[in-house]
Amino acid sequence: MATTTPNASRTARDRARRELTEEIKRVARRHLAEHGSAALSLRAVAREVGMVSSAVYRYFPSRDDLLTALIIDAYDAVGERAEAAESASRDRGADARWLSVCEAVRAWALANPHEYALIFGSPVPGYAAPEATIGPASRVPLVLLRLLGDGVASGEFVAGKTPAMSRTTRSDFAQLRRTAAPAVPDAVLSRGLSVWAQLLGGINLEMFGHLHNVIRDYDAFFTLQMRRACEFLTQGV
Amino acid sequence: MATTTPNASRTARDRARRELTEEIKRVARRHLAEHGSAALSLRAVAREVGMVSSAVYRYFPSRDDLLTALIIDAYDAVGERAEAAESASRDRGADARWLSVCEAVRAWALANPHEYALIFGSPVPGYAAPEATIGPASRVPLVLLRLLGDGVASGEFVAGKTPAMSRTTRSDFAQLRRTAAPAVPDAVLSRGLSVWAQLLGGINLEMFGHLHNVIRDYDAFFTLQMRRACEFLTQGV
DNA sequence: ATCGAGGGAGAGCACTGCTCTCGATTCACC
DNA sequence: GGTGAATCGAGAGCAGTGCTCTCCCTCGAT
Repeated sequence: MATTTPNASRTARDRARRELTEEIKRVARRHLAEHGSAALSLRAVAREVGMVSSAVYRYFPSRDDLLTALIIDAYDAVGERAEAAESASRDRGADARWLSVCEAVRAWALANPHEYALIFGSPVPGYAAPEATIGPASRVPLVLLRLLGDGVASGEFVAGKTPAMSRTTRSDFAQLRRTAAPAVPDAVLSRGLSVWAQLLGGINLEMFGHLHNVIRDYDAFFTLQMRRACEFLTQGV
Repeated sequence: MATTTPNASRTARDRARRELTEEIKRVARRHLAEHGSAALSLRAVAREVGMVSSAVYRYFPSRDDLLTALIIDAYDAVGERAEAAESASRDRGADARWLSVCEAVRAWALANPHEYALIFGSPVPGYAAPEATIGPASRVPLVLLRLLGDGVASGEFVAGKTPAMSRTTRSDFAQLRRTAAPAVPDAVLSRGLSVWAQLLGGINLEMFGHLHNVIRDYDAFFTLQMRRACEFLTQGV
């Protein structure tokens, strides 16, 4: 049984498979970036890769699976940017680091609108996020939660008054604390989620055209909003 | 010229046209609600209405135009709910009224997830919002801006310190003030947009599954977040 | 009464996702 | 080495899509 694939990753077949899988993904990613997710055609990708459509099904069992692979890549891409922004600003204050992660997320979104829409816009219809996405999907939130912990530890993030909350919510926060943000009080956790929502909400408003004819200088507006949000986050003011 | 259609809305033909247009939209809306926007098939709608697909093109020049009609309806639906919530809470404080509008928006979103995704999720690919949508799309924001004005007038919303902002942003705010929110200072306008972003961001997080395994009691969490947001909005704290 | 516009039906085009079958190649084991 | 099984590409085909074009009937303004 174990001997049926003794050195699976070394055979020429396996290498070819790996490379072709990557090639398909690369072309698909380009199609996605250029025309959006709904226009992503398995046949068109196949044509460009130089195979017939049915052959692609040897690599991805369905169009949705191909899309899932791209979703994972997209999550990993933002995650990487966020992590890079975090470590690049390691010598600055916790609020500045949080801000820099937010800016990084927005920058990535602006540079990859369709990928952003794929993961933070409406999910493609009838598509339920499979298990495999939750890891990559948590990378950005984990960075922010870690920063929350840092800020609390350094005394930069003050709890302020704790808002009244239900038992369930309190226990949700407790579990979140246990999982990813030790010692972060409920009040800070709550404000952190607020700012996270505001970040994505703000990017959505901007990218999906809801600020058209309202805001002209998106960069300045975003920075203004996020500066204020970080003030609120750290001080509760 | 004017005599070519002397009583256009009275002829049987015209009535039939109006009714059929509505019937198509009704069926399409149901399909949208049940299977999502990408699964909205003009042919399937036609079948159910009892015509052949080509006949539908007499009423809607393309699938996108049918979708646009549904988008307008969706905007009008949330707009109506928001307006109703606003006038139902007319005797309460400005913050409570703002909160009640937010709750109304979320309630509508939960009841009509696909419609919500259609207007506040990622726009359907290759689809640019046509002029006709901007009126209905502004109904909710206008309600909130009006409440901002009320709150400022009654002294419930205090400006607090005005954050530093660029000239462009200042002039964007000035125009917004001129258009829809007279006498609302920049600081309050800015916080209003923050909370608007947070509202939509929060609903998105919830509806698109980003809080899965994090939050269990969505209702309680939303209320907590929005209460806090409204506090921030009114007091700047 | 007439004649043109409106509107439904049908065929057809180019495309999609996906399945199945059929050879050819490649790999693992003896 | 040779051999049998797994792998994989190609092709045909099915059911569905959006959209166009042509045909023809019916309604209504003149």
